[in-house]
Amino acid sequence: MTGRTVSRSHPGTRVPAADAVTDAVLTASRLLVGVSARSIAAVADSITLPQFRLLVVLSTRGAVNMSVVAEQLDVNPSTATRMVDRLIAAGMVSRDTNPASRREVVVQLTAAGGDLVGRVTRLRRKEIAAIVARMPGKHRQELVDALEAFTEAGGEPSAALPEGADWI
Amino acid sequence: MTGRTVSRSHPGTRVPAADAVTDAVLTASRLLVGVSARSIAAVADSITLPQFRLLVVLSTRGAVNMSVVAEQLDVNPSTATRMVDRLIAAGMVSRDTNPASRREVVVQLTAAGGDLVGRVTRLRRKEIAAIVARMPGKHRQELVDALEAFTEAGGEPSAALPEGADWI
DNA sequence: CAGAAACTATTGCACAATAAAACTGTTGTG
DNA sequence: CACAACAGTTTTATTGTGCAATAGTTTCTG
Repeated sequence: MTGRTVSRSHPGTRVPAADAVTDAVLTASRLLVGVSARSIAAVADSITLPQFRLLVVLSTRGAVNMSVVAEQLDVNPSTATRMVDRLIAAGMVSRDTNPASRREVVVQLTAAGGDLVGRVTRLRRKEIAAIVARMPGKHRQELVDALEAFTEAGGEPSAALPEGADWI
Repeated sequence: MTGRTVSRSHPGTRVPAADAVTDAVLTASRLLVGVSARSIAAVADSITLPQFRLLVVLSTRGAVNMSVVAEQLDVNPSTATRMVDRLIAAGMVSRDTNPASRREVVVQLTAAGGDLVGRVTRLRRKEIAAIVARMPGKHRQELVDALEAFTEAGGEPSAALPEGADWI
């Protein structure tokens, strides 16, 4: 499905460079998703992936209310409520009534929760750095430049998380 | 967490080039996961993501038995059984006893299932190609070279799918 | 200011995804 | 043939998910 040397998508339709780039991009993204998934699995075996995503949101945004949690995860508020229930039971987050507005709650990471996110993040960066370290040196700056051009073209500011991609 | 200009991971710890590359890689991978998730959502709104992963396995491997399905998806055999149940109800796959071994079954895509995978794949490639088309031309070959070096260093042959990454 | 409207979160209900364990039937092997 | 190994399903329990209804709280409006 993704042969590296392919340069035509359909017989008779010439798509010269773009197809090769697409192949390279898809292959690299598979590798990256694999790295991330393994980092999470290695560190957070008692937590599910959706739960980890919630922890990442709190790690990025700090103390927030349920609406923000649900919106950031792109799930129904009821789902967010119950995920928080379970993460409280696991000791990873806390939930308190917001003293400034009693209809809102404040959800935030506990020390254990922050620790977990930190461990996963460090491991993932370490694994990516290890791959980069195995690359021929001359390709490294090239990779930075090319990826920045790619990201730029994709129109995603590096701080914003495209929906569903925040755990990566 | 991932500012593009950051070049130190911890205060006092100098990690010159590798950290910049890691940032670039992580940012790009978020964009890519977003693209894939949107392509699936756009085409396959009646199918869930795990179900789509199952269809991709069948699309890649052809007719297989339940053990292979469960192994490729990295799920329990019982989970695979019920996912196939639902995909049969949706008309996307078929399941028959293997005539050569009556304790095995043969699961494969129906025409509708193959169609769905094809539509998602084409859309995703189109979206990536659109991003690439917005890149300055000189970066395109650079991107191919750099990503191939990166993938090579990651040790993933482009045909092999790291566990959990086959839907991407 | 009182009642209506809007907002925030939770609960009830239904179903999909998931794993572990028990179970059923099939195949292979001594 | 008896028994082990294998393939798949069913049972049981938990998590993730959305929709609809509900309960408080805050804000708006006449």
